[in-house]
Amino acid sequence: MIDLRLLREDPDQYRASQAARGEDPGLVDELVAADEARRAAGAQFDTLRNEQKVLGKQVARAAGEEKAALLARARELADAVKAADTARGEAAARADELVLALSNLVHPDSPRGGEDDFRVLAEHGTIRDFAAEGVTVRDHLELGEALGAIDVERGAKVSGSRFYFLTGVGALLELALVNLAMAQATANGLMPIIPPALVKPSAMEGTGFLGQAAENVYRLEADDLYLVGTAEVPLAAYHGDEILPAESLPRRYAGYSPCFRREAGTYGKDTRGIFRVHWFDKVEMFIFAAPEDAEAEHARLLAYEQQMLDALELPYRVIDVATGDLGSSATRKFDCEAWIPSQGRYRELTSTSNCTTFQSRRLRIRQRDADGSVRPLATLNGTLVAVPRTIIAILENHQQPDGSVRVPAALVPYLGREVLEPLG
RNA sequence: GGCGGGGUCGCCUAGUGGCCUAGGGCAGCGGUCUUGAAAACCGCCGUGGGGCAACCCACCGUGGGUUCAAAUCCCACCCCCGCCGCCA
Repeated sequence: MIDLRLLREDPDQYRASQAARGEDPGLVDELVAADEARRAAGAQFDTLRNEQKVLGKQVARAAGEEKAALLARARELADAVKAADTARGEAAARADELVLALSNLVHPDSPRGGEDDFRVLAEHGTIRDFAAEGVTVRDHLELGEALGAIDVERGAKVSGSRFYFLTGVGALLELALVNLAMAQATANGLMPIIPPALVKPSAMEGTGFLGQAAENVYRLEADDLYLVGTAEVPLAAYHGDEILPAESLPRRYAGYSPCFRREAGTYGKDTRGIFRVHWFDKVEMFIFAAPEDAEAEHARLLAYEQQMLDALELPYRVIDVATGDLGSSATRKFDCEAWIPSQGRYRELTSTSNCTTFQSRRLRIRQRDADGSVRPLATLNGTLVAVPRTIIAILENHQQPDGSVRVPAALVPYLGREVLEPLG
């Protein structure tokens, strides 16, 4: 939810922001009008209600004919109050609807434009020259099947397309990655959390996933619960309706959870293997911080993501995502894209967003400053490890001529082996 | 799932239709006193909205309803605690 005060002061920057996202700037004007209408309806109600209270006390004290007369007036007033209350409710609902529909302000440094207008910030690691090595590049599915690590056929048989089984070293690989990630997170001072993967509608709404992303969310009709698409949802909602002492900030968490995504509208896209799936496990970092610290915390999350990719010895680049591709909550987003040899291009592995106060307003999470005052705080999230895509990157980048896969040194203690060998 | 108890401004608690403008205690903050501390005493002490301000309005788990008037009465739901049943 955007800052209404800021919008009243300067609607132009919201119009510009909407335009930069490729969204409707006209929403801003509708909201300004609805906000004014709400204020007027509220004032009208307040006046009548006050009158009613005063009259009520007179009724309580009066008797006989005087009381009868006052009661007659009170009855009329009650109708007026009821009508004003209804009007106020309708005006508020309209304004609330619009304020929730507006996306966060975009960061001034975010590149303007759509999905392809990102800015490359850095490239790390070395892309192997497989041809020079005399290695025929196998893709992750071919490698994974040979290793007995990935089974998408049975995934489809049991659950449908875009489902998979991790088997043998594949299963161990997930556990090793998660353990490495959690160890790194803990060493960096983040609190490990295993959150619920089913949440109430309020948690989903609060994190902005029931807006433009609603199509990708699984809903359990019978219980009115949602399957989360990321641990960001329960982690953000963790402090919902709370007021956190400023001195307890920043609070940094790392949550390990399954993630469920309907992937509506992606038919025919990334259909091979486990790149785009309906369910996967992920370790997500989440930070509650003072708004003035948000950018520094964002840089911190990006650094943690890079630390992980460096540890896995993956070649990757960091991009500054363009305004049209930010989602509704983020003011700025950095993606780390790993090189995928079989595709000959970089693909998103991790992503970190600065949501400023957008989520905390919706979830009513605030900080109490030293002077006792209360204000919204900033929330930030970042992927530490998304299991299937990380497995893809490891298998493909560390494959060897005989179809075996070298295990990056940082992962060896968690996996208990240095090489993954194809089954006979 | 069944039965019972409960949800009040950080915590505890009073309040069963109208001086409730939600009272009291604890904790916290400021002050008086003190060499210092404690005690005592005095003051402040929820969130949101509106207003330059005095002040006004909303919120007593949530949503409806009854009434001139609801923390209080009625209905539904949610959550917590206990016991029973069922399942892990």
